[in-house]
This record gives sequence, C-alpha cells and structure tokens, in this order.
Amino acid sequence: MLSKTFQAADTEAQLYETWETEGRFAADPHSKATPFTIMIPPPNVTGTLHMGHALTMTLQDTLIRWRRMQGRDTLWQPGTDHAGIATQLVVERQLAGEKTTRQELGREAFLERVWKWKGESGSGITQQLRRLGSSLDWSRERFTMDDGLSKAVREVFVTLYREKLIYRDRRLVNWDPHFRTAISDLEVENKEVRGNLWHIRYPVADAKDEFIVVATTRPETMLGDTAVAVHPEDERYKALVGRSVVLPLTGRRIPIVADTYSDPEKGTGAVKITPAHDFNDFEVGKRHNLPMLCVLDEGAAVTLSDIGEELQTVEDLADPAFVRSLDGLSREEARKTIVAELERLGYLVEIEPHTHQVPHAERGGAVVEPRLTTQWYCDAATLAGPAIEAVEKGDVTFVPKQWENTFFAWMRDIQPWCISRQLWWGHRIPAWYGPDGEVFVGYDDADVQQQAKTHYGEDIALIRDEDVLDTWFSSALWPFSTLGWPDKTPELARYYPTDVLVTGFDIIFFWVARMMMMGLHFMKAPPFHTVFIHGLVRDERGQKMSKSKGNGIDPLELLDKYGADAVRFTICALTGVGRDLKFGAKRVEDHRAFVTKLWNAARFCEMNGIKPVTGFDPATVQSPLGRWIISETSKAVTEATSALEAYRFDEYASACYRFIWNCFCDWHLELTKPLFSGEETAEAKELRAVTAWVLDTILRLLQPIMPFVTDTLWHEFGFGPRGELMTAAWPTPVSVSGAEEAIAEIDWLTRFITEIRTVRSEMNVPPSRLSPVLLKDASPITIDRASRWKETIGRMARVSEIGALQNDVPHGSAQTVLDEATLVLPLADLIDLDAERTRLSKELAKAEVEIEKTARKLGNPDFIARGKPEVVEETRERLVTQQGDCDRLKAALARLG
RNA sequence: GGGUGCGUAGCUCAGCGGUAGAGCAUCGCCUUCACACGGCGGGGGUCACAGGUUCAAUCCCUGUCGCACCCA
Repeated sequence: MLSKTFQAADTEAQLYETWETEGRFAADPHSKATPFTIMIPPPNVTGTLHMGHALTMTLQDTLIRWRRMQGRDTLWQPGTDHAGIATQLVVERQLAGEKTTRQELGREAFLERVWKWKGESGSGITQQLRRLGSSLDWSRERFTMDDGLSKAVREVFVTLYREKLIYRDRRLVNWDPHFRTAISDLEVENKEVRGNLWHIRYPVADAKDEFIVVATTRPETMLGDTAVAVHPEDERYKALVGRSVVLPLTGRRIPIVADTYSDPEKGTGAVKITPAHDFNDFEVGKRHNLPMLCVLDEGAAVTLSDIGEELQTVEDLADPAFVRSLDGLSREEARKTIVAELERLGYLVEIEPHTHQVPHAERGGAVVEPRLTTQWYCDAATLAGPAIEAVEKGDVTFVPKQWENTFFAWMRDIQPWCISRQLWWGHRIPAWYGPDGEVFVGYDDADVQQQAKTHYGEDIALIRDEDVLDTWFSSALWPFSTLGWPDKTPELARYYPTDVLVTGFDIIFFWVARMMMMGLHFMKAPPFHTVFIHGLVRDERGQKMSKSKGNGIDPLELLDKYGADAVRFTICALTGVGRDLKFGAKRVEDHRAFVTKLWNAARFCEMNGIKPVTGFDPATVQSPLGRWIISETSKAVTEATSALEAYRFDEYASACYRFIWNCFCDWHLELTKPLFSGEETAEAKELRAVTAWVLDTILRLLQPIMPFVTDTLWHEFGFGPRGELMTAAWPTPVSVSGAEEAIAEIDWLTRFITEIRTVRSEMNVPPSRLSPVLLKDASPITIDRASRWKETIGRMARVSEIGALQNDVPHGSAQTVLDEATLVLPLADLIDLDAERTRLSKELAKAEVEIEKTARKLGNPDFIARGKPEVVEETRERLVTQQGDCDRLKAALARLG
C-alpha cells in the first residue's frame, strides 16, 4: 500500500545510494551503444551548492537521464576544480586562526595543509550534488590537481611553450593588491565609483608663471608621471607641445606630448601620463618612448625604488623629504597626503566631483592596480582562430544561437591571456631559471637539468619559477584531461568529443572559449558539438542573488522542504529559452502539487487493482476510452521527446504536466471510475491493463525530471526492480489503427459533460440536485453515444437520466447547444427564467461577435482570392458551425418566451 | 558610446503570419469513496507605442519609449 503522501525525505538518500552502489550511473566503455557525454562544469572544491548549480545540474541530469533511457551509453563526468585563490584563502584563514601564516609554514608544508583540507572538506559540493539526484559517474570523479590532470597541464604548457604560444612578457597586468597576484582581465569587474577629478597645476619648465592644468582621478600616481598629454588639435595647448613641465613634489622634468588619447572635452583637456599604472597611459608611453616608473608596490603601497634616486629640491614645488615620507603609505593615505601637500603649495586648482569606472577584483573585491610585471602569457589570439572557425562552420552550435555573436565578439578581439598567478596552490609553472636568467621549460627536474647541461656545458643549479597557473588553464583541458589525455586511453577515443556543454553565459569566455581553443589545438576536434546556454537564477523580484543583498535562496533548504523532484520539476518548468529564472520557494511549492498529484493518481490506480499486465499490446485495444487515452499518451510522448531534443525544458515539463493532470487525472481516471467500481467486465479488464500501461509510460516520461518519486512508484507497482526505472526504455508513440472514431467520441463526451456542468453552475443548480437531460434535434450518433455513456455522464455531470426529447421543450428548462443538438435540462422549479434569458442572451451575443468576425473575413474578395485555400475552407466551415450554434441559441431563447 | 535580450491576463511566463494560451492569484459552488498540495465552473487581455509590408500582423520590417544584461 502506498502511503497517503510521498515522503521525499525518507526516500531520496536511500534510493540514491542504491543507484550509486549498483553502478547505475556508470558509463560503459565496452558498450556497443552510441555514447552520450556531458562534462560537468567542475565546481570549486571550496564551493557549496547554490541555485546556479541546482539549475545547471538539473538540466544536465535531465538530459543524461533521458539519453540513458534512450539506450545511449551515457557519461556524465564529475569532478571539482582546485580554485587557486579561493582554496588558498580558506586554508590561510585556518592558519590565521592558529596564529601562523603560510610564509611561516613554508611552501611545502602549506601545500600539505591544503591537501589535508581537501581530503577532509573538499567533498562538500559533491555530496550536495547527490542530494539533487545527479546521476554523475562518480567512479570517474576527477580533480584538477590530480596526478593525471597535472600531467596534462605540464604537457600542454611545455608543448605550447615550444610552439611559442606561451611566452614571458613584461607588460601591464591587472594586479590584485590584496592577494598580491596577477589576475585575468575577465576577473576584473568595473564598478561606478563617485570620486573626484583633481585639477592640478603643473608649472611649465623654463618659463615664469606659465602652467598647464591637468585633471586626474588618481593624484597619488603623479609620483610616476613621465609626461603630460594634450590632443594634437587642441588649440589651447598647441604652443606647449614639445616643451616640458616640472612635476610638483618630485621636481622631475617631463615632456608635454601630443596624443589623441587626450580628450579635449574631458577635464582640462590635459592629462598626466603614468605609464606604469594605467593601461591607456601605458600605450601612450610606448608611443612616445616614455620611461615607466613604478611607484606602487605589490600591496599597492607607495614605493620609491624607481624614483628615490632622482628626487629634486625645487623651492615651493618639490621637497624630497616629503616624497620620502610617503614611502610605504597605502594608495588611499598617499592620495590624501599628496592632495593636502599640493593644496598647501598652491598647486591644487579645483576638486570636481566625478563618477568614474574603477576596476575591482571579482574575488575579494579589492581595487585592482594595473602593475608593470613580468608574467607568463598564452597567445590566445592564435588559438582562437580555429575555435572561431568551428562555430562559423557549424561544428559547434550555441543554443540559443544569439550567443554565438557574443562569442565571436570576444574571440575576435581577444587579448593575450595572463596565465601566471602569484599563489602557491595550483599547478606550478614548469619553468626553471639559470643563474643568468636563461629559461628552461620542461616536464620535470631531470628534463630541465638535461637542457641546462646542454646549454651551459655543465651541471648548473636551476631555480624553479615560483608561480602557479591560472585555475582556468587546467579547466580548459577538462574535456580531455579527465579522459586520460595525454595517454591514449579507450575513454578518450570513445567519449571525446563530448556532446553537449551546459552552462551560463557568464562562463562563455572563462571556460567555453578556452576549452574550445585547447580542445582544437591538442585533440584536433572541438570538445562538444552543442553549447546550451541557460539563464541566471534570480530571486522572486528579479534581483540577482548575492551574499551582500542576502536574497539568496539555499537549494539545500528547498530540497529538505519540498523534495528533489519538486525542485527539479520547478527548475525545468521555469527554464525558457534565453531567459533568466525568477525563482522563489513559492514556485517550488506550486510545482510540488504536481508531485503530489502524481502520487495520488497512483494511489487511485493501486486501489483499483491496476497492475502491470505482461504481454499487453496497446495496439490491440478495442474500447474507445482505451484507444483514446493511448493516443493521448502517444501525443504526450511525442511532445516530451521533441521538447527535450530542442532543449525546451519548459515545454517538456508542461507537456508532462498537461497530459498527466488535465488528461489522465481529470478525464481518464474519472471516466474509468464507473467501470472500475462496477462488475468486472471485459472492458473493465482491458481498461485496467491500459491504465497500467499509461501509468508505466508516465513514470518513464517523468523519470529524467523527477527520478525519485517515479522510481518509487515504478517499483511499488511492480513494473520493475527498485532503482531500475532509470535504465528502462524511453517510451515511443504507439499508433492505434482506427483510433479517430474513439478520439471523436471521447472528445464529444468531455465537451458534453463540460457543457452541462457549465449550465448547472451558472444556473446555480446545487450539486445535490440531479437533473435529467433531454436531447433536442440530436443525431442518431449523438443519441447512441449518450446512451452508451449515460452512467459516466450521470456521475460526472450530475445527470439523472438522459434521452431524446419526445415532445415540446418543457416550460422553464435550461438549454445549451452542443454541435447539432440542444441539451435541455428541465428544472422548472429551479430555473430563474430571467437569469436563463440573460445567460442565453450573453451566449448569443458572443456567438454573434464571432460570426461577424468570420463573415467579415469571408466578405473580403482578396482573402478568397489570395488566402491559402485550406485556410479559406476552414473559415467557411467555421462560419457554418457558428451560424448553426447561433440559430439554436436564438431558438432556445424564443422558447423561453 | 557599441551590442544583445525583453515589454502578452493582477503576477510569472508560453505562443510568433490565419478563431489570444498556461500556471499562480482572484470570484462562485463543492468536506463526491486518489488527491482541499483537491474537484467543478466563472471573470479577466486595443499582445508597450507609432508607422510600414501583407488578403490577413501579438507574430515580419522600421522608428519611439521603458526595463535588464554584456562590452568599452
């Protein structure tokens, strides 16, 4: 016996364990079936499940479970990513709690601590993914720092270095002064900040009382100024170009240069140029061959290392002692101090409030400092070529397609990718340096020692590069490194290229593009043929979820409260094309009703002796009701399948919902009630078998989206062993010959019942009061149908008896029109004649409006001449029907008097 | 400034050339032997606005306005 309600909490963990231990999720490299592969976007090993994960994993699992039922050899590759900064931070916090630091511990001991942490706490997210029901092949779980994946990283680095696609360069890089590492420009978020434009007077050299006023948002960087730029067309400054100014505070003489970068409209039209601390200034500096002086160190504090030597004393303009006092001050303190000093000296002209974009580190939120450093770069532009081509040729398709434009826009203007990070946790760069700075890149110590010996002619001690690689560097290899590359494994041959990549648009550049570049370069094939891009999960009001706003929804709470099936169904139902999801607990609650509905429908079946019938063949069913529900079921199967083929998760969910609730429950089960509660006829027996078949089909259809409740029911009903629904076959539509008649009959029946219900409800006939129904002008077919279904009609429409009208319509009857017939409900004592007249008049008015619309259309000669013939014909038929209905309503109204 | 997407019932969203749809909410009736996380019935929309193409436009094109996001 099924319990009164489905107890998700009691079922899910156990069932999942059954699936996992019985190996139901495992791919089978020896299978003859066509593979279907999805690579999980590896979540951060430090992460906890958030709604974004819940969304993307639900969609992936739905696809995987569906394809698995279709007989594909599915591989959903699980794993996590080592998340350089995030993980290092977690462990550093622990160390801080123990009053120590990673520097005190030393690199090796620190890394041991990180591995220890990973071993103890690194499986949080993978456990949480299980809660969702994700059918990942855990036996193949990988971690980006695993030996195998690390080997892949070294192989790729060495190869690209030898191909000159990885190189060292000294240029400006986005620097996170909090974590003291370079970051990629993708990890920078520009935020509007209210600041000021400080207008500062720079005295022109060798001239009395001549000045040029520069406007700057960053006065503290003036210590590193090496020029002032003005626009070449700017008449105000034309005469000054080629001359010099004396930089206040340092006394440095710097040139006034003409450069189009300077915008005459902005500020004063003259800008100070600090090539070592601004990307635009860097370009100007290169064009004019300016010195590049660093004045901020790796913590963004003032450093005098580049300028300490050349400080000059200039009366009332520059005092080396003041500048030296700035050494070690933070950016913010230095700014205050410098502005105050300029004001004291009389060089501050104006402070203009000004809102501008300030780069912030995505992680940690520190203000990013452009810094001149030597880093490792990857030649992304070269690698991007084939990736662009793959999308152009259609080898890789984005769904929805418009994301291809975003992809192209970024890929065609791609910048060198800074891949080195000044961290300890990550793949250490396989580069070693000789005493003279000579670089040796190789697989390991022995390899580079050999190279060094060849180079120097003797054994020389080498020093390894301290830095590690960007975490995305290893993620980029994920689709093949997880399969064993660089070794030639059977898995690599079988599962690469994978099929679909599912992710959010925010990750197209970080990950999708880079996987494509690396996959094409090393595997000579793109890593997947389809990229499905879904939206973002937002809160009920459409706001982005964020920790600071505190509007985040915890998926684990939802799973606890409503069960995984309800959460998954809600997610799919809300996943439209290219749209964000407005998500809230209320939405899950609403959709949980569907899980309950399914459960209760199953209970009804159980109570009515529905059991699987071996050898049942739906194509042989005779009863109209049976034939009808089989054809409706087939329609649902077709709809659900094509929805999944098109990645329309919302349509898949709604096709299931509509069929199960509005067709199977509302009509099929209701229509079978008289049969099931009556004596055991052949028809009843057949319909029990049909109903069992439909229930089986429903459970299969829903398995990908709500795996727990469906498996439970499937097993309870004896359709198959516990845990095996997920490997049962995906249903295919059944064609029943001659079903058209059955469909027409049940269609008529449902309309008949609805029609009577409507009249009764509108005339306020209490449900307790049964009514006879007399059929006026009914065709023999209708009369035949009515008598065949009289018991069902009686029960569902509260009808006492039903038959053809013999005499005149009794006075005081309610009437309604269905096709050719008028249905008469003689309820003289209950019918308010005025109310009935009003009701019929309203019906008539509606019908006349429709006729008017149709007639107008048909009255247009152009429509007859140029409209599609089938549309014209259909419209003509409609008019005839509408006119018939209208006439019958008029007659009914006339009879009321 | 450049780009993309979106404005359809009170809310959330489907539909996208030929009779405007769903879920939720709302109103009325119903403790009917699967389900009140329920059943039955009803009301509710100049499909943002203005032009154009077409026999026919919510749907295609152009423009305007509003909202969101991405890039600079």
